[in-house]
Amino acid sequence: MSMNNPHSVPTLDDVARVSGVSTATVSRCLNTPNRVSEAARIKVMQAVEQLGYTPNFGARAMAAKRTFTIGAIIPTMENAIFARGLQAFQEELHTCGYTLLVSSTGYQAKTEAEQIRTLVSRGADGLLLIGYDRDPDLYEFLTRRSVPTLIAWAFSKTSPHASIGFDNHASMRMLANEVIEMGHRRIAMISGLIAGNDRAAGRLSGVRAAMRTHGLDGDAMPVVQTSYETKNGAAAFEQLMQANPRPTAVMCGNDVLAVGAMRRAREMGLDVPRDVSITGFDDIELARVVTPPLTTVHVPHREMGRRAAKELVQMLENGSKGPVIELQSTLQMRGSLAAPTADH
Amino acid sequence: MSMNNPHSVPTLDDVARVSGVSTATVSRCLNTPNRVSEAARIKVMQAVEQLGYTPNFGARAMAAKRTFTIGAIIPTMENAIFARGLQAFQEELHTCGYTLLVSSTGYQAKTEAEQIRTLVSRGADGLLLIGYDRDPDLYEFLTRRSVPTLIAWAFSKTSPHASIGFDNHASMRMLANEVIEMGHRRIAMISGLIAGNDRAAGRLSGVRAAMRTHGLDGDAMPVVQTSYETKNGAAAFEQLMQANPRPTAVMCGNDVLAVGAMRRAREMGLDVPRDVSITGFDDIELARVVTPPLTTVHVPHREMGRRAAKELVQMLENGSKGPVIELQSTLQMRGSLAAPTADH
DNA sequence: TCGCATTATGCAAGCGCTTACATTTTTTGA
DNA sequence: TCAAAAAATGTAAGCGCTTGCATAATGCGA
Repeated sequence: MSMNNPHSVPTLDDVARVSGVSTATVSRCLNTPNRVSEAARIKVMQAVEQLGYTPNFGARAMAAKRTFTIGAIIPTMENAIFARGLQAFQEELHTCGYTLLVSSTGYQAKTEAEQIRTLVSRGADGLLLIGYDRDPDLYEFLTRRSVPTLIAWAFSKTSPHASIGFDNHASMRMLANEVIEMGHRRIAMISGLIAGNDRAAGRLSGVRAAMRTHGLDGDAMPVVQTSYETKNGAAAFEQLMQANPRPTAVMCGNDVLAVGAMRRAREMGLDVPRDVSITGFDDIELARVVTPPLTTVHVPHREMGRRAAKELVQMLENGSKGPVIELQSTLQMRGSLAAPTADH
Repeated sequence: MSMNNPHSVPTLDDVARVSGVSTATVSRCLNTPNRVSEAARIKVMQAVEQLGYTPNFGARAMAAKRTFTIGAIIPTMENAIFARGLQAFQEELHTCGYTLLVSSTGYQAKTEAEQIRTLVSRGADGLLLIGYDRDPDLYEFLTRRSVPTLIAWAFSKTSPHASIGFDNHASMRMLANEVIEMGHRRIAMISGLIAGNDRAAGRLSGVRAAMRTHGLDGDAMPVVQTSYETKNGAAAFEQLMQANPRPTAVMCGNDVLAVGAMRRAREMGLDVPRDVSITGFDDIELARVVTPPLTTVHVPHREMGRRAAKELVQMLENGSKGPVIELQSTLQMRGSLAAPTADH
């Protein structure tokens, strides 16, 4: 029993005392109001109001063994790559009565492992993770703890894990095909860091595959790997343009890198797309804001987020195994890509 | 005691049993390892490892009445306005041993109220809030619950609340002074929504004040209020440019709006800054990526985040009242602002 | 060697909530 | 009108952890 000290935080006991019912009834009022008489409900709600009572989440989680919380672990919040999808995820979760807890890893596998444990120990009922690549121990841990987990932003038909996403390899290959068919032969790529990042790896291999299809030597393509920051995109672009002859098209692992490349091109006095074509991936807002607008791969982020939420909730409520869903990405042709000019 | 079922989640009891010590010792091993003999520590850690034990956060919070968690409630994660500052906040918190919980409100006061209650009921030891404007009941609630709260992104010397930020009014006024002294007389503004947003209000009043100082009628300035999205900035810009004569400078409440305005200017065949100057506020990455780069007010987001973390931690650990700190913003003059051309 | 100060450990009482089960009250149908 | 079914409420046993206090082990100086 909490004492009568008006300065201590009110508890369920206090509400029960004030409203003259048992703690069980108060609890039911809050969680399953239709199992309680209207009279009781009114008394209890009044007491709740009067006391300014807020349930203690930890206690509730411990007693109920449910938190109605979903955890999401994303590589970064710094740029907008995951923002839109996550927003949709959150909105859908909210309509299902769940709360979202987000944390980010800075693309560090070790940090991700920590965050997974943290979220689980905080009682997340389910988890959203980005991409497949991670230590099998983690998958085992999640299985042991029986925390339903859905993987997003990646798709592979051979995946043993529930997942929803698009085919990074095929998407980038599709874009590379366009680039090549437009006449580009000297193609370079600014890729995200491949290690532990299946999405980045897929995009790179997609470009190489398209080149091979067209009789070009994909393995000889100049590639700079760097983390997803505009300034890195800029630096990588400059480096790639040192080659002689210069590439006529620079394909980037995502829009952030591409925008960095465009900025540096401008600073170097190069005109896009006349002197060099540049492409991105993701189709975040940035892509339509730069001059010229960026040719990129449009990813249905919002749909992915929304469906991820639906599927995950279903997984926890039905105890089902979870689906493997492929979403379609589409090419977004804009001004930053054009046929190479004759004098190059 | 949890049963021997190897499929159930291991608890402290299990660790105690396996390592042959009491639960108290296990707990101390985990929380205050230097109060425990080396022998015990080794045995316990082995058991922890072997069992794959993770402490239950809810139980721990309930018993210890501390969570080492700080909550931050920001208006939006959609654009990058708060990203950099929050990142720094998080990093600093991490080095102090705290975890950050973020949630966003979509600029809805009601949602913010909910989120505050949610974070408190989740046991946040302290809170970071953006801006002053909110229902006094909320402040009272936080006081009653004695949750240390720091307000960021805003500064007012008369504030009764602990806060760290910059003077939105003065910053924008400074920028407006430049614009006017450059020769602009017909100035329009695309402002964020003022209601319940002291930062947006301060920026608008800053422009008006600068105009008055220069003998212009600030109240007559054409203003469109809209929420912070590029597409809204674009629409507002188009609307403002219908005026005859057209404004020679459009000042925007933040960079996101400004970038939208620039995009629409380009679409309308207007050259920036020859036909019209555009300015922003925040100096997020976007500002340097657009063409021409955006003149804006640079806000020391990272420093603000870092110091906010430090101060907040101090508040909870010393029980101190918390400071009121002003940070300096600086003008960032770039290509989007120039003197009006003669023919306008 | 002994006695006392230190250090290490254990015991057990909660922390605030949910929920199975038991009990009481109300409703229903004949 | 009354018994049985249904609805509402109460009782109390945990959920997994921390920590004040009591007890046991160890170290140290003389």
